[in-house]
Amino acid sequence: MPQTVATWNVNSLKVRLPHLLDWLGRHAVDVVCLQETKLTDDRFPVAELQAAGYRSVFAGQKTYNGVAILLREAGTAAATEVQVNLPNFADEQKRLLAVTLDGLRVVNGYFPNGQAVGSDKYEYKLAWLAALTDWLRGELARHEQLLLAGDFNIAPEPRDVHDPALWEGQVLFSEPERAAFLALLGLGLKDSFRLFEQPERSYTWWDYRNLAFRRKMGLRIDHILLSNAAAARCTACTIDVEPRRREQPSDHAPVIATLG
DNA sequence: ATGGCATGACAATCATGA
Repeated sequence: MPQTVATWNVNSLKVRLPHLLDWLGRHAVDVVCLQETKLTDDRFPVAELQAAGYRSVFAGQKTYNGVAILLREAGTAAATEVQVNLPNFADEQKRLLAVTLDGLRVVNGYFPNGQAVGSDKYEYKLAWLAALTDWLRGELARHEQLLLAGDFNIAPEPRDVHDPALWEGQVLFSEPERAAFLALLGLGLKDSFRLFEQPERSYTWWDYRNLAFRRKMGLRIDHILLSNAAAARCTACTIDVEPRRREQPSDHAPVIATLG
């Protein structure tokens, strides 16, 4: 069973492939959940990742969205029970990919952004979240060891937001979105990051504008949730901000969970 | 109040993100 699992919204795998390959060379994580690959499947960089020691499972589309799961050859069994998108939610957008790895169910999601509270895209986000929650209930019944990773586009608590007063009621931090996050926890999932002491102002996303990263003006919206059995094995969860400091970075940083 | 910045499709701006 895999020991380390990461999630990273790369905001275009084409642009970020050099960063990703460099990062994989330094971290050797067993499983990497990617979001916003923005690539059709025929353009996925299978060979480059294979050369780096990773097999790829992916579901993409042109321009937007797209998810992938990378599996380190040396650290993981073959993927079984591959699921693309939610079976209970008809959707053209490629936002969900799940695989089973030697008994661990890995669910990778690129949750809708929601654009603005009250918009059509916000309603779509809440409907997608409701469908995800319904589907996960069954998945958890079938898989004691389960992990839900990805870009949730939800900051669950005030401490996950650089300026909670400014963000109150805004998309990514609105009450219905936070309630949907709590409903996921209510299924029997734990936020792996909060299982441990963490630095103040820990975030996973910073706006490209206004020097937001340097000014620590971020949000913690990328998460790794664990079933109780998986949480019992979890020994660490960290955010790696190093890639965000580089030239031409993704606006998201990777999150890494370690399972004992 | 608006745009700031980044990416992709497309060929000058525009949709989208968060």
